[in-house]
Amino acid sequence: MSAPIPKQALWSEIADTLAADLARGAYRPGERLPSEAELARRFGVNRHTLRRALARLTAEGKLFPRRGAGVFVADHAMTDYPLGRRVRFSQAVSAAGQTATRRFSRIETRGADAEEAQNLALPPGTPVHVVEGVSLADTTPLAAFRSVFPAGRFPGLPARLGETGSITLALQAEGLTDYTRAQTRIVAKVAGAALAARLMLAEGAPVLRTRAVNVDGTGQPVEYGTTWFAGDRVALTVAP
Amino acid sequence: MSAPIPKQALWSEIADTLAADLARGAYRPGERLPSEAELARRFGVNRHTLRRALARLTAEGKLFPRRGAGVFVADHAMTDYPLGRRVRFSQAVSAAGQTATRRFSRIETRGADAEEAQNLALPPGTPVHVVEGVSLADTTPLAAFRSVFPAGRFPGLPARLGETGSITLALQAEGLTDYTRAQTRIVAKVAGAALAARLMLAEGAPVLRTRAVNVDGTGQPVEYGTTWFAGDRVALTVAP
DNA sequence: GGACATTTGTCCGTATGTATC
DNA sequence: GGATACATACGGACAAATGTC
Repeated sequence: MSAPIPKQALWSEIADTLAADLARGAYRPGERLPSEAELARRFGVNRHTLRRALARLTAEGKLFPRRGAGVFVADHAMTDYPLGRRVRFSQAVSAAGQTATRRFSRIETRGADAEEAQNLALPPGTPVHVVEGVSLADTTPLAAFRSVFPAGRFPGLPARLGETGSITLALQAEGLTDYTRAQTRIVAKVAGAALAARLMLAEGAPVLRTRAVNVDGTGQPVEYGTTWFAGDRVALTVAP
Repeated sequence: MSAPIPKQALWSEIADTLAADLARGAYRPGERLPSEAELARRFGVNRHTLRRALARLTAEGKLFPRRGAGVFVADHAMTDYPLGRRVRFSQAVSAAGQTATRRFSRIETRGADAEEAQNLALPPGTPVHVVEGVSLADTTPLAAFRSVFPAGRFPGLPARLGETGSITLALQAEGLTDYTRAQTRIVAKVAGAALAARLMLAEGAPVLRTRAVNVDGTGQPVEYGTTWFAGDRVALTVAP
């Protein structure tokens, strides 16, 4: 009979309203929103209902809450990250007018597991260097990474990484002058607690995970790397 | 004094426990989980607390709830989707041993907006065909798409799409024998309500959005396309 | 088709914990 | 320490969709 109105959930409408406010520029990036309690009053809903709306905007990367401090408007410039044969992190970031830094959080040498061994074309258990860390543009984490290298080929790599702070330079010091990316596989994930903390993201925020093998001039694998990009800060570009 | 344990949230631990159960195969794909009420009893928590745990597993694509029916274990094979110069949807799907179909939900002709005009190298307001739909592997939606074509160059395109059901064939019928992808830009997003419905995903599930321009042999743009891939069903691959 | 129990989704209220200022 | 603000957890109630009898 009457209108077949697909009534939207209250929290969903509130989320849309707030999203429109943000798009309109009602709150500037970095600015603090009114407290949850006040927003709830303003919309005439329970605080939980409002929190559900905020949760969605947080997952979309538009807001980030800080316990005890307030809810803030996110401010993230999108960095283009070209996925070519030669991918160099610092080039991509400095092209965007920012300062690229890399922070290593773990460097260890151990036996390769099945997956690592397969991708590096090594027998399982062969010693490999595992390097973990995050890549920053200025002070914002853009990506978390884990790279695995055959230890036999680059015995001094861990020391070189500490000296140079650069994977490319460390590999050069170990005698590898050039390497190229063989194939990249990209999937979308949501950040769990651990990854969210490393990337300074909200739990549930979208993440681009790439997996790639780099090979030397003869096609021999020299690195098996996984990178998790913050979905709302990085756009991967593929040129033909 | 005692242990400075960074106590995890209850719901988070429950989510981890359930995720481990799923990984262990305690519930088979497609199977129904016990009801929220029963799981809450079993874990000794309030239903809301348990729901929060389920929400996370849902966002990760491991579960999908159906109102009135229950919560089910997701079962999605990952389809590899190569992003090369020539991207043909059906090839990628049939390579995975599945049947590719395309369903068009809207075909209309209107004036190009600013963004469309720029990407197609046309003056704003120039008539364009807009085609929306979803791509399925068997009966599972893999991607939602919107493609924009210059109407002047392909006057009969809407009719051809209805006849052939294929964009490639429709363009051929309009005299375009070959086209290639100029550049692709990939970002990660979370699905909103509308997109979630089209892709049969949970709201908040991760999505890969690609934007690309296809050009003919002379470099003239012939299509501006946006595609939203279900993040947990598709892996984009980039070959050098 | 209709009545009914089941199950998930939404909304409200309250209390307490924890981090920040 | 105290006030503020977000995070977690519990409880209850009803709506909406589903499946069954």
